[in-house]
Amino acid sequence: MINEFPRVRFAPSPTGYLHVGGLRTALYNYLFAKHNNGKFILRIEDTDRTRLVEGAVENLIDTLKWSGLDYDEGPLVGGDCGPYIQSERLDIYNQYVKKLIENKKAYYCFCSAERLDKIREEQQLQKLQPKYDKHCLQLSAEEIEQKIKNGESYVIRLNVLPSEKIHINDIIKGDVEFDSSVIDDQVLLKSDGYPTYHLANVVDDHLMKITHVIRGEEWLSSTPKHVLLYDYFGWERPVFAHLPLLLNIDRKKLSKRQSDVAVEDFRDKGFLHEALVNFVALLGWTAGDDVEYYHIDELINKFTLERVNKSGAVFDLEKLTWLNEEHLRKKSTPEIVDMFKKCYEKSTFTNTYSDEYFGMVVDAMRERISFAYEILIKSPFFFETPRNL
RNA sequence: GGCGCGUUCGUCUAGUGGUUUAGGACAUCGCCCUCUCAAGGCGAAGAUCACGGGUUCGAAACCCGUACGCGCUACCA
Repeated sequence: MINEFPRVRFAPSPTGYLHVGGLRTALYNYLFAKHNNGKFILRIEDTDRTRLVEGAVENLIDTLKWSGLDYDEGPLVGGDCGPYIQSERLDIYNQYVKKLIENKKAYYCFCSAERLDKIREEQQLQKLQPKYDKHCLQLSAEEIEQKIKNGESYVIRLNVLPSEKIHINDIIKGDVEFDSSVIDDQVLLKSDGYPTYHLANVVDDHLMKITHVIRGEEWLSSTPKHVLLYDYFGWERPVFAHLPLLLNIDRKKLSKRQSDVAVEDFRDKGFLHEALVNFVALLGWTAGDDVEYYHIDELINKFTLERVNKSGAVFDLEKLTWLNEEHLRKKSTPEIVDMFKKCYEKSTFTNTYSDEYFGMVVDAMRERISFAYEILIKSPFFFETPRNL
């Protein structure tokens, strides 16, 4: 148990659907919060206006709800640290960026995309790491004022000091050290006035009193930028925990090209949320005993970040299917009847039957199916009118 | 290319220096049960612990190197 009550967050980008990797991230945050009597917060990171998808936020919330991961604070339910949608917090980011500029921790940059592309190209040609050359750092206050007055578009960049060591102590990955010379002067505020992930994330995590940042491993490389921001603001860093990635059967990052990755795909294929959650919990975590069938309460009870693995895990559909069978069999007959009736209504069968009849069918078939709809496939004879021989 | 992370049966994993002839689960195969198919029970096969060096009386476990994989290297998250 952690001393103070932790506050954690799941911060997805509304780009269409909830990815199973995202579900696992959300789950681990949820389990950690519940295990330690903390709060689980949902925050929508919609700062990339070019990738916005209509209805994605609603879909995300619905899918999370279907999965059984109720959040304590966030869109719709509210909370003391709102708003929980980043596009509604623009003035907040501006305010904090101003402080950074005043303290020379950030600066205006008026460079064009063409110039940026050009220096990047040259650096790559010389096999150097592509980095911004701090060209605009030299600009005087008057020059900056004049350019802004002229309506030139600009971004705000993080002013990274060269050659200092940045240590990160990650609960899962352990001690990781970066040299600041490999860190680019990251754009914090884009020319459209929206913040980048790096700025918005740090400001919000601080303002929302997030104690533990539990997120995917793809963020580990940018964590030094975040740590720098915490230091520049004079804020206490949260505890970091970077989760290993979910992989395809070929050990590449789980992608839509090869398999279903959207939680809603699994839901639509008849997987039970209990099974999906149970399965995804086991992708990178074990209690250390040999238990593999879990109810959500048992997961909450046993989950600790210290027992999360370091290496990526392949998403194995066969094992998920087995867990679905296990969870399906734990359901009562009326519950399976309800599920099955929905499948039956969508089928080509037209006869009507009583719940008692469906109950008999379910009881006859429950040991023989992985999904409720399989009754239709494996035993269609229950629903066909017998013909005289 | 640079930086970072990782590497135990096909897959998910146990393992924190001696109890390990490396344990469990899914999948596979066999047997039992059984009018059938399942479920269930029992069992088999499957990992020279990526590779090479060290440290140690002893290493899957600790250290170094190599290989391979993955991630990041955007005014995307």
